[in-house]
Amino acid sequence: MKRAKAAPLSVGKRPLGPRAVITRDKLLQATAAMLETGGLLDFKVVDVARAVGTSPATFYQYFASVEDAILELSAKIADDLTALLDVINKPWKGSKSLDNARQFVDEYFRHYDEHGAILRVRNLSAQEGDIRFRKVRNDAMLPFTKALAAKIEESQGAGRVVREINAFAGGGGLMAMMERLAAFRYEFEARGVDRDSLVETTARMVHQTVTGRR
Amino acid sequence: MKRAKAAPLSVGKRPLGPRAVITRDKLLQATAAMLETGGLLDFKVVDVARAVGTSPATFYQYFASVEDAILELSAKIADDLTALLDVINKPWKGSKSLDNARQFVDEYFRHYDEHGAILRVRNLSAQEGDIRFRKVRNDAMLPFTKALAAKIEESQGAGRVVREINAFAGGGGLMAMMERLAAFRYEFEARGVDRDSLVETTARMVHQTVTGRR
DNA sequence: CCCGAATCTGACGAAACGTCAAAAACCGGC
DNA sequence: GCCGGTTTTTGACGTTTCGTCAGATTCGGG
Repeated sequence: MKRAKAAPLSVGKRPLGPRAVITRDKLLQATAAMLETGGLLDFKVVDVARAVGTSPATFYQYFASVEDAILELSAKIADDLTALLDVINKPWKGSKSLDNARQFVDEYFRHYDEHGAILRVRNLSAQEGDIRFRKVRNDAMLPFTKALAAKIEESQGAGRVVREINAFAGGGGLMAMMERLAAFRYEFEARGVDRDSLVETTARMVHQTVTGRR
Repeated sequence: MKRAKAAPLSVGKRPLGPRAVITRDKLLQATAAMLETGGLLDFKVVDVARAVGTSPATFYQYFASVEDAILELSAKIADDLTALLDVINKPWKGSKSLDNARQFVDEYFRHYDEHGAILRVRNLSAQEGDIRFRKVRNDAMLPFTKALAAKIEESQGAGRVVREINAFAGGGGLMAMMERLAAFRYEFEARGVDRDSLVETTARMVHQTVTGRR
């Protein structure tokens, strides 16, 4: 996919007027919808344009490439995860800590249910090494990874978790597990593991790793 | 990406001759190489053909679509994981069990290092719901998920792991974690967590979940 | 060296890309 | 209601890739 040399001339220089903002937003929404419906390889700018009732040229007026549009979508949905930080940052003490873990996992699953289509493209692009997507992904994940790592260190300090575990890697591992299970949730359901059961199991694994307790 | 209605006429009916097999294989190899080099969205059949010194028509002679070629690559690399089953199926007793976990993780990381480009496309397509890719992925992952689940059940029987954990989901979660950490290994390295450290941490988490021991 | 089968590809119509200049829609002032 | 300028949209285009097919090329056996 060719990338444009520069941002479109008529836009980017001057800020967008109200009509333009609306059109641009519609295009973004349609792009998201398109990703949910069909595969990435079937993605066609023409379809997005048609869905909005406009022409392909309009799409390129606002986005230098399809990637750019998806990148922006990826950046936007990060806001939808703020609730997660609150859950982590509660004190994980006593019998409440398992509930925290449950809430944590449940909330992430919800996030993925809502934005899975975008997240999987974001992750693919990040894995492919695209630095912009890597950054967006890191910006989204790092706070949680770090927060979990901090909890793990705490537990290590209290002697409940072994020192051989690298706290940061541990936090990352938990995020990784959650993300992946959310992504393949339907595979588990096809084998009789329903959402609640998956959340419970995941929560227990998170809890165990973070607190060192059963 | 359009899919062909039927398999190519000249091939598929009669088995391929020796020359054809070689050409086909070269095309597969080139496809794999292409995926390692550039992003999925930049993938062009023309490039593959050029790399092999042949024409696009030849590619379509053997593959109904790009997906088909990647699907076949995905199916092939599953063989590269057989060593993993051996590791799981050793008895995870005593001080050796942690070593097993280490070997297990290390081997999977190697696998991902070798075939990451294909695996990430496979996983994307599976997540997008493509049934053929889902099947290939399941065929590759299920044996390990089940083997891990069996170990977890064993530990549950011995009272070392809580009953609230769904063994199958637990096994799946561990596979998920490993896969994801392998995929984003370089992100950890960028933050000072080297491969050994990541393996060690992951292994400990696997070990903990499977055996219920530290 | 000739023949039939296997393999390859040039050439093509269709579709999508990404660009640009010009058309259309809009808006405030008269 | 009309005008002039600005914002927004798009028709039209050259380019690239797709996927197909009929015919050309290569090959091996007789």
